[in-house]
This record gives sequence, C-alpha cells and structure tokens, in this order.
Amino acid sequence: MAEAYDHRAIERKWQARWADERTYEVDNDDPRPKYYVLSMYPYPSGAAHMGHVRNYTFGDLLVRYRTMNGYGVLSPIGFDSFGLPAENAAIKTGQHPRPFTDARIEELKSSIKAIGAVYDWRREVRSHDPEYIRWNQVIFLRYLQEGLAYRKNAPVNWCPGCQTVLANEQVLPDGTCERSGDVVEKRNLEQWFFKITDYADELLDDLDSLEWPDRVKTMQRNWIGRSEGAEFTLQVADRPDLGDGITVFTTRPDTSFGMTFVVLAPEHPLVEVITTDDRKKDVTAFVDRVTKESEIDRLSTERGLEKRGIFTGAYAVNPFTDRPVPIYLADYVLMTYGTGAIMAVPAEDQRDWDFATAYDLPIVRTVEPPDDFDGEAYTGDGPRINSEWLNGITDTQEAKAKAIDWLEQRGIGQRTVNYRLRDWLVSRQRFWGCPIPVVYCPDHGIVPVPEDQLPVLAPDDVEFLPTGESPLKHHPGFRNTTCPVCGGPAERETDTMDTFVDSSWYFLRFCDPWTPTEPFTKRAVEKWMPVDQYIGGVEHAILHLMYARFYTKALADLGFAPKELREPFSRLFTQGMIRLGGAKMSKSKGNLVAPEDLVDEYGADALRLAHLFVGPPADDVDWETVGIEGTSRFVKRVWRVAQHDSEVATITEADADAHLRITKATHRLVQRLNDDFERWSYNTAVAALMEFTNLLYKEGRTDHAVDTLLLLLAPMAPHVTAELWEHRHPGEHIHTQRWPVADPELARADSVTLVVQVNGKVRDRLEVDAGIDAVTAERLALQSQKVQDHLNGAAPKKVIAKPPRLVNLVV
RNA sequence: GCGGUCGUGGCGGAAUCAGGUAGACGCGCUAGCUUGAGGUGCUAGUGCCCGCAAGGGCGUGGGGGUUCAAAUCCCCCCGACCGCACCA
Repeated sequence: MAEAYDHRAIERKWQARWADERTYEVDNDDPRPKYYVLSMYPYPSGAAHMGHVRNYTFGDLLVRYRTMNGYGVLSPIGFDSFGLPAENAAIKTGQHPRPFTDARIEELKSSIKAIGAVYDWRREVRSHDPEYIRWNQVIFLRYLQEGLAYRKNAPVNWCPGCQTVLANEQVLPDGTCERSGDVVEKRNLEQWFFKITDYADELLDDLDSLEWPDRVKTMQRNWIGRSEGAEFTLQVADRPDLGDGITVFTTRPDTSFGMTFVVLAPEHPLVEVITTDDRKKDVTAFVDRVTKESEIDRLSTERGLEKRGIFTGAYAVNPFTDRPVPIYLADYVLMTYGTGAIMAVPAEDQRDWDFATAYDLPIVRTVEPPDDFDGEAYTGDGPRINSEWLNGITDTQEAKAKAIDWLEQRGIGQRTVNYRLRDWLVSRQRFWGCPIPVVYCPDHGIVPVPEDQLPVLAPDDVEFLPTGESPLKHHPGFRNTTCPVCGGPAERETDTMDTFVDSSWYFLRFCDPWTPTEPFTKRAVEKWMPVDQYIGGVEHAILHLMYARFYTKALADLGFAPKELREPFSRLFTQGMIRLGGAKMSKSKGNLVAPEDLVDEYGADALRLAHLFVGPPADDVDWETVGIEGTSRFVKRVWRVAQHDSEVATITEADADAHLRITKATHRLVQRLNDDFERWSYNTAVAALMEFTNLLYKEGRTDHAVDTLLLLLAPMAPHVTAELWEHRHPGEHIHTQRWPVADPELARADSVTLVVQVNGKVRDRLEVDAGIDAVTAERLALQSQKVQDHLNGAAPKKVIAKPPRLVNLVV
C-alpha cells in the first residue's frame, strides 16, 4: 500500500541529510573536473521573495545536475550585507545595523534552505565580516598606490533624500535617485574615484569573448560608449590673449569645412572670458537659468529650441576655412562629455541643423547627399563638396584620416577617443559600509592606514540620529587619530565605500575564504575561476557586471589574481522579473507573494517546478497567471507511480512488447532532457517529464522507467525524488547517482507519422516504418483513399518526398 | 529619436535555433466515474465556423514576397515591452 506524500516531513529529512552528509561541500583539491555555479549574492532583506526563489531554483538545479554528471561543483553563497536599508532601519530604531542585518541574513538563509537550495556553507562570506572589510581595504590601498584610486573635487550627483553622493549609474534617466526617487542635485565635493576608464577599451573588447545575452553585452557597449574622432583648437577672433582658444571634440573631422558656428556648454570656463560686454547681461541670465534647471528640464526634447541657446557676441576662427563663426551657448552641450565644446556642422548633424534653423545660421553641405535624399542633415556616405582639398573623396574613413593628418601637421589637433564611461565614484557619506582606510594629515596629506592596522572598523558606540549625516563624522574617537607618518594629530576619512565594491570580488573570495594572509589565494582562483555559470537579474546588466569585470582585470594586473584571468563570468544567465498582475513585485508596492506559504501548503518541490514550468527562464513571469496546482498534482502523480500504487499497472518482463515500448520511450526521454537542460529549456523539460508520467499511467510502468524518471527529475525536485529513490533502493542516495545515459539505438523510433499533403495541405497521416525510402513513401501516399479523393484522378505534376516525415503531391 | 526583444486558443506557453503534422505540457472549462457531501483522485472532451456525423472551410498582429511547403526566412506597416537618450 502506498504511503501518503508528506512533503513537510520529507523536506525536513533531506535538507538535514544534505547538510549532515556535506553532500554539496567541495574541497579545493577535489579531483573531479571543476564547475563553478554562482547566483548573485543577495542583499539580505529578510525572508526570500519570489525573485530569490526563481534565481536559486535555477542555480540549484544546475549544481545538482552537474554533480550527477561527475563534476566537482563549487556552489557558494554569501550576503551583500552592507547598505542603506539597514542604516535607515538603525536611524528609525536607534539600534546598530549589525544585529538587524544578521537577523535578516538568518531569515533569508532559512528560506533559501527551505526551498532545498544547497551550498557549501563553509564558504559563506558577508560584506560586513571584519575579514572581508580588511581585504576590501587592502585592495583599496593597492589601487591608491597604483593610481587606480584617486581623490578629486568634482561635481557629483547629490541625493538630498539619501544625503549622499551617487554614482552616475545610480541616477535614473529622469534625473532622480534610483533608491529614494528624489531629484538629484549637482554639488562640488572631494570624492574618491576608481579609474575604471583605464580599462574602457579592454572592457569593451573582451565582451566578444563572453557567452552572455546579447542584450546585456549591447547595454555594456552602449554604456562604455566609445567614439573615435579628433580634438582640435579654434582661435577666438581678436583674442590672441586666449592662446589656443577653444578645444572641440568631433567624430566627423571630415565635415569641418561645414562648421558654421561653435557651441559651448553653459558651464564652460571660457564663457565669462569671451562673452562681449553688450551680451553679458543676456548670457549671464541664460547661464543662471540653465544651471538652476533640473536635468529633467534641461534634457527635455519637448521644448522648442528658441530658448535653449544664446549668442556670446564672440567669434571663433574655423581653421579649415579661416573664416569667423559665431560662438553660442546651448544647454544641450554637456560639460561632462568630450571637451564641453562642439563645432556645429548643421548639414551633417540633425541637432546642429535644428539649432541653425532656429537661430537662422548658415548651413553648408560638405557631403553630397544622394539625388533622392529629402531629409535635413545628411549623415551617410557621399562625395565631399565645398571642402577644398577633401573634395571628391567618397569614403568617409579616408576623408576623416586626411582631415586628422592635416590637423596634426598644423599642430592644432589630434586623433582622440572619447568614452561615455566615467570613472567610478566610490565614496559614500554613510555609516553602514566599508570604511575608506586613509587619514588626512595637515603635513602629509592623504596617508594610507598601514596594513598592520587594518581593518579600519566603524565603532559600535555610535548614535543613529536622523541628521542626514554619517555618525562617523560626529564620533571623535573614530575621527581623531594620529598620522601614521609623523605621529601628529590627523583625521580619518569618514566616507565609506559604495556597496558595489563589495560585490565586485566576492566571487574570488569564495574560492578560498579561509586564507588569513591575502584576499584569496592565486592557486584557488586558478582552480575555480572563471565562474562557469553566473545567474542573476537583468537589472544588474550594467552596474554590478561592469564593476566586477573591472575589478577582475585590475586584481589580475596587480598580481592578486592570476594575470591570465581577464573575465570573471564566462556564461551569464539573466532571468526574467517577477510581476504580479502586470506590476513589478516589490516590497514598496506591497504586492509580494510569500513563497513560505506556498512551500508550506504545496511543498518546495512543487514550487520549484512551478517556477521552471511557467515559461522560458529568461522571460518575465506574472505570478498571477502561474499557479502551482499543475506541478503540485504532477509531484503527487510521480509519488504514486513510484510507490507502486495500484492505480498504475506494472509491466512485467513477460510482456516483451509493452516492456520494449516503455524502454524505448524512456531512452527518448533521456535524450530530450539532455537537450532541454543544455539549452536552459526547463519549461519543456518539465513538460516532457509530465508527458512521460502520463504515459506510465496509461500503459503501465517498469522499474527502469520509474528510476529514470526520478533521476531526471532529481535536480528539479530534489526532495521527493530522494525519498522515493530511497524507498526503491534502500541505503542509496539519488543525488550521488550518475545521470542516465541514452542508448541511441533504443531511443530511435521504429514508426513515424508520414504526413501526406496535396498542394501543401495535409490530407492524410500514415504510420510508416522509420526507415522508409522515398519511393515507398510516395507509393503509400498515392494509395491513400483520402489523397485520391483530393487528386480527382489527376496524376501529380511534382512529388516532394522527404521520408519518413512528409510527402507533398503537387497537382 | 537610436538600439534591442517580442506579437500563436479563455490563460501560461510548445513548435521558431535547422521552413515540413500549429496549439505539446499545464491552468481553466465541460461531462462521466470515485467519494457520505465538498475537496482529492481517475477517464474523456476542449483553436474558431458549418455539420447529428463523416467531413469541409478558416486560423499564428496586418499587408506583401521567396518556396512544392512559412508561426518559422525577407520587405513594409501596426502594437507591446526593455535599454539608451541632445554623447558632438
């Protein structure tokens, strides 16, 4: 008699077994071929939500699948435990963020374990571990020493809500803070930066070597935004006192003869100097207005151009034509890109065209558009015109090169490359983060804290007040210190590092989190890196993934990691987002579906299968339309078929035909699952297992069929399959079994459905031998009565036979 | 505006990579059996239209093209979503 399926007891039992038997712990000298699976380490916000469940289900499936395939699988996890929510909670409750964070971690850990996800917990890393802080600081100081970290006064994005500086990446396109939604202001502050721009080219080029979604690679390419061109100087007319004058950047030096005006950013340092007296009043008013406007207004395309620019009264000399051109200011020219000044060529640039039209400035074409061209600015190829020594050249590349050569010969310009990517601003005016380990001495300036004094840890006896400033700033014991060089009084840096720093190398620490003398050992990194499969949300497509790539390259170049390690993540999988009724699920929207309730009612296996079954893993999921009922029923059906429940017949060896039929179906199933697993098609893999289970209900089961079903299902539904396997094979553990192998001979179908078409329309279906030849197929097709009815006695003009699947008779 | 992804039953989706039975699998729904009832479970049916049926016609956002054959490839249009957005 079949036992009842008690998912709660089974899950408790097996989760304890995996931990006790250390099934998924792997040592650094493991002899099996390595495979490193990593799900992005989570920010600990408490119990897992659906997004976590989805993420860890995919990762866990892969860990178990690869293990069954004979790999030594590294499956670590940790917690991205620094960050703003914990600090805000501290301000609210007056309690230190550490116990708060540790409690959230425990909640998250237990719900990750509750869905049956397995990790090598010995390797757990938390960003706020003092050891992790130490190595974060060691790396920072090494960057400082190598010039990869620097401090400078810069206009920064200041969020008044968070009372901190934000990286460019954290400011949304509408100019608001991605976290608080406040409108971000510009402020000038001394800030720490990492020189990620040193790696701009490598970050761009190495994308080609990665098996990442094209979407993510494209986003990174656009973010880096490499553009090649030239920089050159323009004299300001009648102002020899200004030396070289104005430097402009252009990607189209070949069109320079068509430059009919010059535009500066309103913040450009030369604005005050060149503006003529009669224009001063208007120009000052314009600059005031623009600088007061938010980014949103400034970048809006809704507004007309009329109010967006102003004439300075000054002229620059176009070095190509030696003619003076007026200098304007316009809010659409940005001080932060290129040189903050452009040469305007309205005939070959639409923005310049629009501006020229609005301000009645001349337009001179330097590239002949095709005869049928009826647009405004023309950016395509064509012969140069109105360009003296460039006239007639059709190839744009050739014309560009010639123009740049000319600039270089005259010593007024050169080839340059510009990037949209800026250096990474890492200082944060927050408490709950990794302290930046430097001291400011009145005599010695910026002094690194000596390594033997690391880690610099934030003090515990701090008061969390809603002052909007880091408590470190008001803690004299922390702030006041002595200079490591001269011993005189000095002040500690009170800023902490962006939490993206923590997540930029945790995957390296996982390789060897025990070493006390370095962030990680080269040997361990050599063994495990790169990560073979990284799994996470697409929302990290730019920030985290770019920073982690930069860190990996920098750490390799500085000798921390093997220098051959250029990329951290060979393959990336980005799962879709979870929505509920069309809206993105989030705490703030209050539309979360709690996974615990579903685990409790239906079981972890049914929930995991539901996530796998809903649709392609990369697609967004609307939980409202999913439902767990189908996969829950499926799990129970598997339970009954494997428990020798009397509702399913058992096929004995004596019934050779039926036995062979099931055996063949079983081998086909193995083939199908291998294929589906390799291409991440888990929804169809679950469907195939359901289909197979239905077949066993209909035709009867064999031991081989049931065992294979359990093995194939094991990575997806680890608890129920482990329990059933143990029932059927006392003393064995399914997760240490080998993955089934399909016998191609047995997997081959003996008969197939031959489709007979007349004029491309299906008229009959015939069961035929799988090895049928074209002549026989054609003969059988013509013998079909249904086909004859449609042929009306006529002989086909043409026969396309694609045995064994199809015959098409064309009349 | 630029770049990308995608439009298939009442719903999630399969078949799209490699042109060859469209709608696998599941949800939902209908009916029967099981059950003291409800639920569970089992069995059958379920794209749309005509038809008692056999059968026939239509059908993958719209239009066109290539092909013996198009959900799949090509072009145009419509719509949805995502990313970037005066980047010179």
